[in-house]
Amino acid sequence: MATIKDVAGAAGVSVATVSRVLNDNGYVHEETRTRVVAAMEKLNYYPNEVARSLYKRESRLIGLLLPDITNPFFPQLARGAEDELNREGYRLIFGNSDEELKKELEYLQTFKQNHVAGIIAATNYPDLDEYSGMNHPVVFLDRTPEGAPSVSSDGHTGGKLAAEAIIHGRSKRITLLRGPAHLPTAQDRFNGALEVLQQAEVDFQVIETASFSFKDAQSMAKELFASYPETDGVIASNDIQAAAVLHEALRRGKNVPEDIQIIGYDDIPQSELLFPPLSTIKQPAYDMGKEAAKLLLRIIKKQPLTETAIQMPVTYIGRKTTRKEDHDA
Amino acid sequence: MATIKDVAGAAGVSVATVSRVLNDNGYVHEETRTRVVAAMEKLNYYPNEVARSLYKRESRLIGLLLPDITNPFFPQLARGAEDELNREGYRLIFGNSDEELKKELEYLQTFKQNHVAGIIAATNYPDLDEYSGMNHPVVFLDRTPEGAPSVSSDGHTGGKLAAEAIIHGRSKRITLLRGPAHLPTAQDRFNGALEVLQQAEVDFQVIETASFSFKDAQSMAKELFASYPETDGVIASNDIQAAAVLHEALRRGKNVPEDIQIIGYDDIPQSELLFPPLSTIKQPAYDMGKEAAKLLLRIIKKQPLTETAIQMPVTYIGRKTTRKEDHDA
DNA sequence: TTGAAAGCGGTACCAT
DNA sequence: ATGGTACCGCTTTCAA
Repeated sequence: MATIKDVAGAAGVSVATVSRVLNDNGYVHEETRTRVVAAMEKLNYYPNEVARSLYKRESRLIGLLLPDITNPFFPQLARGAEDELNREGYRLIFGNSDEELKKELEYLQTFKQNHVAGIIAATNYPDLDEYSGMNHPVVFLDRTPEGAPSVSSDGHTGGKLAAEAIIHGRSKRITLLRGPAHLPTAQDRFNGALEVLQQAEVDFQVIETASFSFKDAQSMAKELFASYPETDGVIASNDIQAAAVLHEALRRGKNVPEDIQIIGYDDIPQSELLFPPLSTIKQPAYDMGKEAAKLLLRIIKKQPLTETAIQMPVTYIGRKTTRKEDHDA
Repeated sequence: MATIKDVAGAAGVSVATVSRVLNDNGYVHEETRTRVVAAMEKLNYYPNEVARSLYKRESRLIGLLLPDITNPFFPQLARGAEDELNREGYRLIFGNSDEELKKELEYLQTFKQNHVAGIIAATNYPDLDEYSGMNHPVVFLDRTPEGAPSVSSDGHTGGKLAAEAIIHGRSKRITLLRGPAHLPTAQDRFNGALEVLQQAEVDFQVIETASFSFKDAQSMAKELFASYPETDGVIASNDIQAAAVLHEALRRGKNVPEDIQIIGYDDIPQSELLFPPLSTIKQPAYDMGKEAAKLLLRIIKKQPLTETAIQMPVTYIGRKTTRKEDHDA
């Protein structure tokens, strides 16, 4: 692998000059530049990022911390961030925390040790000392710690939209699924929905759910119909849960949405492929990743920030598991 | 951030000694070690990986190149690789190629520039000069270039299993979906299925499919039933396609699996959540990622290799979109 | 406009 | 058992 020295030798100049043409700064005679460029091409030279990072104390790497890429919501986020970051020549060091503090700390350590230019973190522990004492800029995803840069979506409104859709579709005995208690993001949507339900003239009950995993969702769905067989509307905490409920409803011979309406949350790609296609609240995952990247980039470049806590809008996607409002009598 | 010099100063020793305790090699007096360790803790010291990588000409980073993490098959692969790699202290630089040569080359460049310890690549271009001339070890995923280390699954057998399942379920007019022509992996399963179909006493036709995208799968499904309304068995090229077909069949009021059997390929996590749950051929994605990581690790550590082209087994997962064989008359 | 040289933070060889 | 130091490849003063 050719080094800057090799190029300097081949071009008959010093490494300082090569560095200048490389970074396009300082004075360098046009003719010299040409010679150097020719030498670089001849030797197929490209700069060693590691050496660069060492001197600059900053790499072109961005740390991306996610709970679990296997959860269909996150790949989109990751892509949004990646695509935006790539435009500026940054790359991702990527890690899954599984919501475990230990893994999260290990990755933060790795990020520091590799001198990342910045960090995007979807974490349950935004208040860690490791974040506040971090020398690298951090943008939080799905969490909005006081004063810290963050990108999230409007969960409260999302929850309201979900509940309204179910109510407009005239369900009268509604089950509201409360997501994991330790996820503020799940509680926001829960509270939004709760608010609407309380003001409406409907019966409803709440089921606590421990996790978003497929397995748990499946047993939750069975339990739901066992405990509340008369339920005619379900507001799920995410699309996975909704899919499990839909699945169980169909298995019990119910017609959807005639006998029971179901609404999810997130709008993961496969929601459209369910049968019937799932009505849901869309979080703009890709755009959230993109916005987080943009915000981080601005911080890295020390550009002025207009807003530091970005909240993305959420939309109701009416597909086939909710009834149309205008069918109303 | 504390450096090795700071630690040396605080412990009253030279940097050489600190380096020795850091790497646990060379002689160092027990008492000295204690002092150094104390100093490290007091200063909250951790070594700068960038400096290390520069000297060693090798980082603790592994490049992972995937077509698109948004495709549900890949997150599992990534997790398998990550989990295994983490056990040995390696981290991932991660990139999506979108099957575009340009992006792939850019990432390979990045990997080299960051002195990755190795690369795991799911690529359509395994024969690139960039790979053969690569100084870093590479393990290919889903491709088996002659002589190169690789991990794949047995697509031919997978295709056969799929066709056999459909035939055992007594479908007589079968539609076989041929996946994208440029994906050898799709062609393997296609050929396996074709072989079985040709030897069975059934009618069948083949539909060419351009891509694995949701959108394309949906229009393909409509076209399928328009062209071959009498189809009573569909062998899809992956689970996304199968979901689209299932969806369309249900929309047309067909009973699954009574009127029509459908089998997918891959066994992505959400296949189980479809209704009816999708029968499919499982590729052990997580384990494939894990095996790729193990193989790469062995190469990195220059351990002897027993096999260099690992092929993982594939299994038939009978759920509810295929009929049981023993219902046979 | 160009070059010499001092680092960036580690590792490892060579002395002692 | 420990220390001095050259070096990894690049950037950036400082002089010329």
